[in-house]
Amino acid sequence: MATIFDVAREAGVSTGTVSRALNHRPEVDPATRTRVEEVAARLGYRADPLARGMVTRATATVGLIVPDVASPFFHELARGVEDVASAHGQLVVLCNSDRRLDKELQYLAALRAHRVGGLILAGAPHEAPPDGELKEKGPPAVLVIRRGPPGARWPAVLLDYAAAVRQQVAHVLALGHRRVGYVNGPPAHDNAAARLAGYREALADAGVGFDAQLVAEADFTIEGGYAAARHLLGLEGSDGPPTALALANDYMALGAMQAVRARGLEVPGDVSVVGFDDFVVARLVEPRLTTVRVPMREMGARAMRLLLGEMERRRDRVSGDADDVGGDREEFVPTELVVRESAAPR
Amino acid sequence: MATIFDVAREAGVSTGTVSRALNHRPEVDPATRTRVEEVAARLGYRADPLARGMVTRATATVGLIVPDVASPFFHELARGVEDVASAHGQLVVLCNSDRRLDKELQYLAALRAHRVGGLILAGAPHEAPPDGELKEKGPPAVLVIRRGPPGARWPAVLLDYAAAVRQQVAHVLALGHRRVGYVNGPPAHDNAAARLAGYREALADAGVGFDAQLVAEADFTIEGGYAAARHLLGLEGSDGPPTALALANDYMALGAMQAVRARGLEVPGDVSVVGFDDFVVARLVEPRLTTVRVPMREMGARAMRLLLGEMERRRDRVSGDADDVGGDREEFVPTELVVRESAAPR
DNA sequence: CTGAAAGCGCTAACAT
DNA sequence: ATGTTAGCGCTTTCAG
Repeated sequence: MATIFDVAREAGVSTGTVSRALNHRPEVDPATRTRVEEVAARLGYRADPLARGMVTRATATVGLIVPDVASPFFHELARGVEDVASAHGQLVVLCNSDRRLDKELQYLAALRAHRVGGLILAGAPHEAPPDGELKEKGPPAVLVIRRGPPGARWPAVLLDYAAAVRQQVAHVLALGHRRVGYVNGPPAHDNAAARLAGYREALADAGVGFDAQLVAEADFTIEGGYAAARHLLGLEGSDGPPTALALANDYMALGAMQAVRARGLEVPGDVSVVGFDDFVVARLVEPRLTTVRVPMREMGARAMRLLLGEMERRRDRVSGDADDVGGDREEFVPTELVVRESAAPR
Repeated sequence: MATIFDVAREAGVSTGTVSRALNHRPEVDPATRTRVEEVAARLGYRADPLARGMVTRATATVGLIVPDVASPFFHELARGVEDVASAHGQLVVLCNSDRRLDKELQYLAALRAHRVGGLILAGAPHEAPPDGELKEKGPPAVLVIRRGPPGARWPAVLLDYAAAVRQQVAHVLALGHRRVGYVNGPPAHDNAAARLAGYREALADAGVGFDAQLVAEADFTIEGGYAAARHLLGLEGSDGPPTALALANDYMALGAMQAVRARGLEVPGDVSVVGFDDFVVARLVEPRLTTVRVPMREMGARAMRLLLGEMERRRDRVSGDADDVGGDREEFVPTELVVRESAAPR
């Protein structure tokens, strides 16, 4: 491999000049610059990332921490991140935290030691990280579907869960359903409250009263969805069981469909079902699942672009320490209702 | 961050000694070693990966190239790789080749420049890489479901497709079916020939004659599976259509199930269907799909372990250049038949 | 068994 | 505008 030294000799200049020329520093003479570029190209010179990293304290690499790449949500995100990263010459280091704080912290340390130029953290660990764990002198970071400690505001790519659920529930309401059950995720989950709020908003928009009996909670699994739906479908009393079920993810919706059938009823003939996320299975089952699409890949791409911006800003701020202006960028990405056949007019 | 210099001063030795002690070199005095270790621990010293990489020409990082992490196959593999990598203090850099040789080559160059200590390449690009592209002075590499150029033998984790398909087809044969259709992947695909061979072997084992009419090809998609199954189901003539269908992946099996229904028939009542891969959807559809499980996560883990071995060997071979003994390790992982409800006795 | 010192390849001050 | 030079933090000869 040719080194900067070879280029310098061949071009008849010093290594300093080669460095400046190749790093697009404005002060180099145009003639020198082209000469250096030519020589570099001829020699196939590529700056050694490690050597450069040693002095700049950063490499062309970003760390991506997700709870689990093997989950349908996060591998799409990873793809989105990697796509724009590679388009910008950045390598991405993949880490699975399993939502465990200790693993996350460990990765953070390793990533920092390896001098990644940036960090994308998706999905919060179950325990909250000690305040400022990231803040201190680390590389720029952006969060995805996760917020930093209140106060310290991190750039983030977020989902407006309330709006998304509202969209989901409004769909069956528009179809004429009045008794709409909602199966939320575990109450402790980050966005359970926002989801419930969205459900209530949709109801209010349609002038339908809220009935606490119609709300259940489950753990995002098929079995959980099955049990919750079974419970809701068994509701008795003056108002009777729901004619439509909205669930906090597609797996639970699949469980709900099974529960409907187990009762001898049909989807969507007797009960409409609407999911959330638009996992691949949604269009593979029969009937195909009407759901709300969460654009994970797009979110990954957005996160990476945001990060690139932060990284650039950090570089520029080398001396002109212009005090983090224009900070706290939080981007909300829109969800999309995907109408298929699992929900029909009342 | 404490540097090796701090440790040296604090322990009253030279940096050379600290380096040797911390790298478990045999020649250091036991007393010196423990003292150095204590000081290092107290100072929270961690060797800088880049600085070390500059001199050893390798970092504690491995590159993983897959066609696409977002596909059900490869994100499981990635998880397996990452699990054992992190257990061994290695970071993994994720790359998506999209099966394009140019992208793969580009990643290879970047990874090499970043001094990854090893490489895992899964799934071949459509075009074959120029011979020896990897060979030359690169870090150790292991292949997964992919073979190197003939001659040069790479360590690899492979699947015996013939055996797996034989297992798949034998299942319906054992169920009493005699007319078994097989939908293969595209003929150009790496293992199409092996799969077909497996199909024929199963037939031969059961004393059933081979009928070329019963074999179709499709592109691994639902639609492809649908079309191929539709064709097979429409077969006329003395022997009639198949009563069972085996397909080269689960998506095509889903399509086949739809094709059966489109004909007014039932699965498995009228036609049995067996898939391949055991994607998550296999147990989510109705009836649940009987299929052959390909242990991708396990394969990823195996690949990483294999690679770790190669990396260690490479380090040891620093001076005692003992000519690559014990090379060409190819490991075949077993598949497993997962019996569910989509295939029933004739 | 240990110390001294020479780099690994590059960037960034500091001169000029 | 460009050359010189001092590191960045570590490993590894080479001496002793």
